[in-house]
Amino acid sequence: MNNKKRHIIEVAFSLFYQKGIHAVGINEIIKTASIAKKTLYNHFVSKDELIIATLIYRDQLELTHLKFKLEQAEIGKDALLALFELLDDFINHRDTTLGNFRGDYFNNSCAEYGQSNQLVYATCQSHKEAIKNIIQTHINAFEQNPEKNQFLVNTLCLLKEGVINQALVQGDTNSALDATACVENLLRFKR
Amino acid sequence: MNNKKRHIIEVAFSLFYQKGIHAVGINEIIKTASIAKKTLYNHFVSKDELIIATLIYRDQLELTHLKFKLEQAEIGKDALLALFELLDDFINHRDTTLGNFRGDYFNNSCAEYGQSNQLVYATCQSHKEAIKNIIQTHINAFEQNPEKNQFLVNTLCLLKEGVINQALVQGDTNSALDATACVENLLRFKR
DNA sequence: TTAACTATAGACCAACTTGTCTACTAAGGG
DNA sequence: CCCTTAGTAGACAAGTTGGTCTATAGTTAA
Repeated sequence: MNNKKRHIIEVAFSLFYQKGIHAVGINEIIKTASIAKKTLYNHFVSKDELIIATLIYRDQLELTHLKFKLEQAEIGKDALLALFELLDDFINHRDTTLGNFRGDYFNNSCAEYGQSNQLVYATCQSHKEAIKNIIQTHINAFEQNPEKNQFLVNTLCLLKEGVINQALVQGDTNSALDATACVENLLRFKR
Repeated sequence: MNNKKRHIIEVAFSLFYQKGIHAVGINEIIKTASIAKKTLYNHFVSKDELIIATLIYRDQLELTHLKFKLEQAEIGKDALLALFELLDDFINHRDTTLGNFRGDYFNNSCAEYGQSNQLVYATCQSHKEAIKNIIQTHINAFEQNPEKNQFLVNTLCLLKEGVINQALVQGDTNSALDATACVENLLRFKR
């Protein structure tokens, strides 16, 4: 990946994430990135392509970061708690890798486009699926009963989604801790 | 409230909700509503004012509907389960009052505007607060321990938020049922 | 009847949108 | 040294945006 191209993607992501995609124009992106318009259109055929590129960029960043954090914990329950620790750090701006918290970029993008941009939708969906799979892996480490296993996966995904939204809309900076309490409760007899 | 004004709000809400606020222009609204542009600007000084009006409209619609549903259940645990039943109906298009499911209008609006429109943000926040208060009331009916009480309120709010987002982004039509299972689990010993 | 009000249709404006294109410059390799 | 590549600056086109304004028509109440 070209340095220039990556720079454009990073600047575009940052603006899209903070202000919303529709609210940010090409002109603002090139001005912020200090590049010529032609340079942008040399790397991306359209704004739509750039949007998808930012989604893929963020997908990789978040997954890499998440995997790194989880590897530092024991597989299973501890790793699941580490996930919510990570969310807590993200929400309370203690995590420089993920940048200033403004909700989940994928949720926000879906909210903005809905069914009217299928590619955006599909990219967001696959990101969520990847995270779900990670959660699944760690639950597999201690819960063999298929029904309970499924129940835990679904519930933890719900809580994770809830945490981010509660923090964004309600400004609830404790939401990850609330979820942690709930997760500990759910896993109490499983250690 | 004027009939015409209400009609404009309903049409605008419907379009905003389905396509996103930025994606819908004034011209599309007046065309869909079959009104003249002057009529719209006779009732609202700006698009921003119309946006806020749709948020207030939806806030009242959802709260009225929710209160009506909960009144048909026993105060306490049953009412809380009824809340998630309502979400399930909403997500699976079995509830004509709330219209075609496209996530939570307030979440979507916040996702689209973020901190760049304080009035939108505040309106969304107060809507969420109102729902939280309803949940609080019903938990008060059976849980006197302040800590446990608070824990239940927070967790149920998280689950509620999670359900809507999981359904929107992941297309998970069972998310409300998953949450119901979790809520039943949490309240099992409290009946 | 007349006056006041509210509606309609749509021209119009200024600003902004995405995207193209020209003209020019700097760097690097054969 | 020249040629290619990748960059810059920014004018420009075509369309859309929110919002204003004029001209006209229908309704209602004094």
